[in-house]
Amino acid sequence: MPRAQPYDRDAALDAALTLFWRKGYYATSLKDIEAALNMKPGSIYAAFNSKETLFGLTLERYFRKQHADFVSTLKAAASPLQGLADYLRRFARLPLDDPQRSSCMLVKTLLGATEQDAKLGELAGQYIDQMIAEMAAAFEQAKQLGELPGEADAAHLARRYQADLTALGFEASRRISREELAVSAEELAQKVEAMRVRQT
Amino acid sequence: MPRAQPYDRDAALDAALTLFWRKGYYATSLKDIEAALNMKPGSIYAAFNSKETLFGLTLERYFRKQHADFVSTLKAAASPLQGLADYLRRFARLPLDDPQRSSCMLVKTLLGATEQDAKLGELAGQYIDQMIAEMAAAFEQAKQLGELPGEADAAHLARRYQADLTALGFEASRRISREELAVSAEELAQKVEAMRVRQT
DNA sequence: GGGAAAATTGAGTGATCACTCAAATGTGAC
DNA sequence: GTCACATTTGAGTGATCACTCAATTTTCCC
Repeated sequence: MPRAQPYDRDAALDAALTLFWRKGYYATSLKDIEAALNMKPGSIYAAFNSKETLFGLTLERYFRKQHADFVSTLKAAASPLQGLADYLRRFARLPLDDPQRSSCMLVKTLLGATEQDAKLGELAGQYIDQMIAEMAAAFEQAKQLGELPGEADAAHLARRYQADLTALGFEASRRISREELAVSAEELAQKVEAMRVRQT
Repeated sequence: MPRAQPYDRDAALDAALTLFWRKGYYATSLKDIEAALNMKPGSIYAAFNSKETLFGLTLERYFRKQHADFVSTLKAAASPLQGLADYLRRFARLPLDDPQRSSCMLVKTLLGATEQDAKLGELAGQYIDQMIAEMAAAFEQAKQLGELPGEADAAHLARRYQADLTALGFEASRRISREELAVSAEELAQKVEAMRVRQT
């Protein structure tokens, strides 16, 4: 009776991503995964090596999406600083039931990781560092375009920007209204825009 | 052979607090708890009703400590705004191996809670709301003392302050140096102080 | 000191955990 | 058409999960 239809790896990973994002690594059981991917244990272990490997793949997937999203927002903006501000404002426009409102998966993973099973936490940390590096590159570019003063510390600004983003994501995960979230996002966005050197 | 010595409830709860704070609810097993509290399962269930109840008690304990800490910092300060700024700066002075550096337990619990087992998340959320209410009271007091302009929105300022604190705690949980953390804390503290209305 | 109450003990409960593998079946080369 | 291979299947693995309880020992009142 076996061999129903070959699984769709992309769809499976998307389903696993949604599941892990919602429930986290530890609270997600193989039963949950079987149901979400519509796969039996054997298939799951043939396709991915273990629960941990599968989680790692979904984490990478999540990172790629976030990263691509950030990069494209920056590219679409008139300037680096404008792009950084726009990216913050986008948060406020997310619908209340959007999965993004359940806080950044990287942050959840980092905070949820224990020291004896440190691999996942370290992985999440590395991805966050890559995001920070991308943000630092944007601030650096702003410097070279004369948007920021030459003495600005791009690395520090990037760390603070990422921290603000984390805090905003945390606010979003609470039960606050869209208006309140929009106000917070607007404040942070204006803080970024206020860094701009008045030119001529 | 039973009846070694009666357990010390305060010491047991402190040990449980440290354990749950580090590992989180799901990743902590009863075996871990038995070892940390030096109690056998029967005693644990006689003293506390369940793992969940025990976690609830430790969460309350954590909240009480944080709350008392916040209130005493405010009382020791020359003014409400000064106290709020001081509380932020204290973060930077924490040693690298302090348990406080492993991020706020309330935040970790809230982010780690799943929707089907929502009780713990809601509890953490309520405690966070109480902290925010305490912060709002401080901003309100600052208004009435003329430290803040009359049109200031204490509730909003409190939410933003709490978000900043969360972001700072997240930065602290990463591998950043004490100096970097101090710079971030100083920035946030000065942001609070900058709200002060210049009087005469 | 004697006896009832209180409290700890730790082996053991069924359930669930992540995971395995022999069997069954679809797939593609020839 | 046939056969070798790749892949799915799902019952079943031992381990560990949160939790229970009869037995045992200490405490404390008299």
